Amino acid sequence: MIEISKTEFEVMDALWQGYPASASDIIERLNQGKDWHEKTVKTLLSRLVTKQAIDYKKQQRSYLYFPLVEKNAYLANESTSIVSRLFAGRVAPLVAGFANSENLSRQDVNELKALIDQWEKDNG
Amino acid sequence: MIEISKTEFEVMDALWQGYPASASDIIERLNQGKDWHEKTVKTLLSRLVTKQAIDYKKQQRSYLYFPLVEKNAYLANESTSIVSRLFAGRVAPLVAGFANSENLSRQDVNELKALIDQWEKDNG
DNA sequence: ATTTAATGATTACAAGCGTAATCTAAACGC
DNA sequence: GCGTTTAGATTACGCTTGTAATCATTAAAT
Repeated sequence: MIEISKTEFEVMDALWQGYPASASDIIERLNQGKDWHEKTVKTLLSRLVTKQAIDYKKQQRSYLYFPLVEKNAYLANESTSIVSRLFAGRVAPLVAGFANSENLSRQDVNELKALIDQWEKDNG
Repeated sequence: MIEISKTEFEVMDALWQGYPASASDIIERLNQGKDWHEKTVKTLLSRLVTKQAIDYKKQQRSYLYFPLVEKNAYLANESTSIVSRLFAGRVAPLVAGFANSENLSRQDVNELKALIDQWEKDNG
């Protein structure tokens, strides 16, 4: 899997919000939350192109970027690799830590129950 | 929170297995699974000391290292910050991704059910 | 006592990262 | 047509990381 750094991920996330998108679109979206210099964002876009995480089509003078990796696929991969590094591949201990740190919301619990039900329906 | 790199984490993990421990203890533990040069491990130990993730007591010529951060505390922090970066702070979507990628085991599901029960007992 | 081996300290060095500034070429304004 | 703005390309630069090698010191072996 492609290695995407933290800041690169934020750029990806802005792009995933809607694409194809121009550099200025991305910059605008990012500046809703943070305050990165335009040049910084463009550097990150270039690096993502090099990494083949995104690509672009020329539209006259400027580029229209689009992701080569879907967000869900990326997140699934990342989660797996993190949980495997930190928790020997098992997700329950991670959730347990969340529960202990009061980081589990009612909504989380409801969703967890729902997906457990589904899992049990699918698997024995 | 202290920033610990991937390789540094593996050294921490070896140390968490039992401490205080000498450099050679750590090296030996690590070489059960991987094959790092002795010098590499010592560099990582030094860096962890600098970062104040671990400390040591001199024992004659060599050092006995011990962690300054407990494993559970570290994992809880890491999990929180990762889930916050990738999933807007909510853990259920991460577990959902696991379920979709067939990465959820029967054991995980059992543990999840247990901790949800507990959570519901504690919270309304 | 002198060589040798082991330990930690210091140094190395390229790749990746965060954060831009400068360069270059094309388009737009007048 | 010519200066000015703008887009992307190239360059910058210090810090971290992965992966050690070398240096200095002390302990052990002979």
